[in-house]
Amino acid sequence: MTLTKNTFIGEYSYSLDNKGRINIPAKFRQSLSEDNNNTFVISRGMDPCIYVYPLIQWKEIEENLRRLSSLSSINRTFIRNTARYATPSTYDKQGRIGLSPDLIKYSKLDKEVRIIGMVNKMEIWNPLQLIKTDKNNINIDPQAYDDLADKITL
Amino acid sequence: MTLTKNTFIGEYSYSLDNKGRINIPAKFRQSLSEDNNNTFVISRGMDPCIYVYPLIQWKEIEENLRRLSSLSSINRTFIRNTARYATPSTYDKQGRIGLSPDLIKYSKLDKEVRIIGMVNKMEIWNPLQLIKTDKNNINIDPQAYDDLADKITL
DNA sequence: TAACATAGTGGGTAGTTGTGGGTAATATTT
DNA sequence: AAATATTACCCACAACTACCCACTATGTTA
Repeated sequence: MTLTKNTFIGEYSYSLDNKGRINIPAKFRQSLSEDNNNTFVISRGMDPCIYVYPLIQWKEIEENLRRLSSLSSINRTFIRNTARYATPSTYDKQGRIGLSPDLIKYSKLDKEVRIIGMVNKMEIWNPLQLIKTDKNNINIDPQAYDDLADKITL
Repeated sequence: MTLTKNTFIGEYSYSLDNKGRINIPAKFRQSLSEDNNNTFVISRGMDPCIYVYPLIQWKEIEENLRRLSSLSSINRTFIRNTARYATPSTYDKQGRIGLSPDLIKYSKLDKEVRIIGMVNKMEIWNPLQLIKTDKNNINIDPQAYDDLADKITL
């Protein structure tokens, strides 16, 4: 099962326990490289979900943020919004991470939870929110979507 | 007889066992290069069937997805739709891979199963669905088919 | 034709994975 | 400093999966 390191694909169902912990799919853990120190950086997603980056990937993002000039107001806003909600989190021996009440509230998580591999990161969703977002995306510009699909041979 | 590496042609009949496993045609396995680590990535097809990519082929797709910025909403949708249904699967000593209940449901697989070589990947079909799809394709736009013929020499 | 090899199918077993909860360590508040 | 809450660590169990062995059918070789 050796995929590219620090790469996540697939969709998995888990449950959020009453201590606010959630399991990271075993396949995702196996794909992590050693230099991640069993640590993720979790943050608010662009969609109503939680982003979970392996530490290594997050460091790349930090590098990119560092390069953005604070002269531009839009840059400042972007940096602020990206950095302020991010927290590092180490998973326990059973492979679970703890989510803060703030993040749970933001992503409207309930007991039933879906984790989606997004290649360089993972997303944690309330299945209901996911369905809602899927529905909205039907109204996406089909031309733009096809252009994208044309570039990638599936 | 091995043709080009990681290339699949032909049609084969197999049966899905009650553990959800299915055999990969021996010819296909022999055509795999070593760097695939006996691993495929299986996913939902564009038609009602299952796609099976050799790992190497999938990694190319992954590379393309990785280049898409998550700032754009349409990119996020595309990455999510492509990645969420994909799972890596290593075949066992008998040459079988396991299919998730979700994929079996999506492709409406029953016991009798057909595997089709699609050059860079393979497709797993319920023979009944295949017949149905073939019938629909009789009504394909002949103009579009001719346009295609211009691009390819048979 | 007998002996052998390869391919496909079925099923048992041991190890892994997901989940719940108890206890100890740490932090926070009073 | 004591009381309380929060977090981290550990153990236990059920469900599932990966791995292994066995049997059959077909094809190949001597």
